[in-house]
Amino acid sequence: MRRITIKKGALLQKSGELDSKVYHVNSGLLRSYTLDEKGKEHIFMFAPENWTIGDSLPPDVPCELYIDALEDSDVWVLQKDIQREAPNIAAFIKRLSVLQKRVIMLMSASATERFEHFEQTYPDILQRVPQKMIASYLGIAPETLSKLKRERHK
Amino acid sequence: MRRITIKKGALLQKSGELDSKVYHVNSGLLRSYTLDEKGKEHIFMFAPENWTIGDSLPPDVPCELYIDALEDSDVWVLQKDIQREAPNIAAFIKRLSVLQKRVIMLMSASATERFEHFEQTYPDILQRVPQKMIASYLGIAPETLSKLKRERHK
DNA sequence: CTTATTTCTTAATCTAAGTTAATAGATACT
DNA sequence: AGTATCTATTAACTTAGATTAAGAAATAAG
Repeated sequence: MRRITIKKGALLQKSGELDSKVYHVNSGLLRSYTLDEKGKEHIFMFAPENWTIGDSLPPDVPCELYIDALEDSDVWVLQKDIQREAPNIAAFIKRLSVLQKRVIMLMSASATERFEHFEQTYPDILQRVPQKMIASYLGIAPETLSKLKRERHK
Repeated sequence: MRRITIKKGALLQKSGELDSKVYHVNSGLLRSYTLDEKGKEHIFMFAPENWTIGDSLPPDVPCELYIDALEDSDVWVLQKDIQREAPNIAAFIKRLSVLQKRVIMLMSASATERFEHFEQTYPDILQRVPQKMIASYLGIAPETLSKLKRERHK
């Protein structure tokens, strides 16, 4: 658990890196964000004083987010495996990582992309619930999902 | 930690209730969802076998989600305060609850509603970062945010 | 102070997705 | 089997928000 200071604009973590950390902000302001295929930024979270920010993923998985400083900041750097010692933490990390991916999807992907991601990630659920519920989960109208499926197989 | 069986269609939890539980699905399929002002359903999560589902909120706060069974199911009911015994769990619950609200916002609120919610929830951050970053966080174009602000104060 | 870079606003299109409505398939119900 | 309810499809129309582009404000930098 190191304490570091970083200047405005400095990058703490790049998407794709391993051994990502969790940062607790003592003073200043950090943010995390993703870049989509077109290079567009999507801000995932702001972390002002007393907030914690980090990829909600196990440390052995390449991270999804960039983290940088929007102001000169003073932060604690927390190693993820330390946190993991507590029981049941893995379950919380899993729930967080599912929600993190969901937010990124909702912010940066089109209806078609969200549907295709769902098909690949939860093929089982696709079979078990009515299509209008899939649409509701994806945040689109059932009519739109119907249209997407037709247009795709043409 | 009770074990219960529920029939397809049965409701386990209503939005607004206190002392919400966490459910671990042994068999069957549960889902959680919200209702917006127009009565429209927004599915937050599906929970098939071996998934855990529940409002990511402390048990003393009224819950936001409805939870019901999409298939006959066999589930463990977990009391939240038991989980809370572990250290640092409160921090995880906080991060989960922020993400849960974020997903609900992205799925069910218009750009204007998302902005107004942000203004009320993070007035501090509003002052500290450029507007285009607020737009990026909200999932809208900076031009749209500019337009919304103008149209509102008319 | 002056120039350069970044941020914000405005307006004119354009498009993805919502809404409405009507029809057809499925499932369930008696 | 026959009616009712729920689910999926299709098409016409509407709309929220994206995109593009240009100019104005503001901030930073020499």
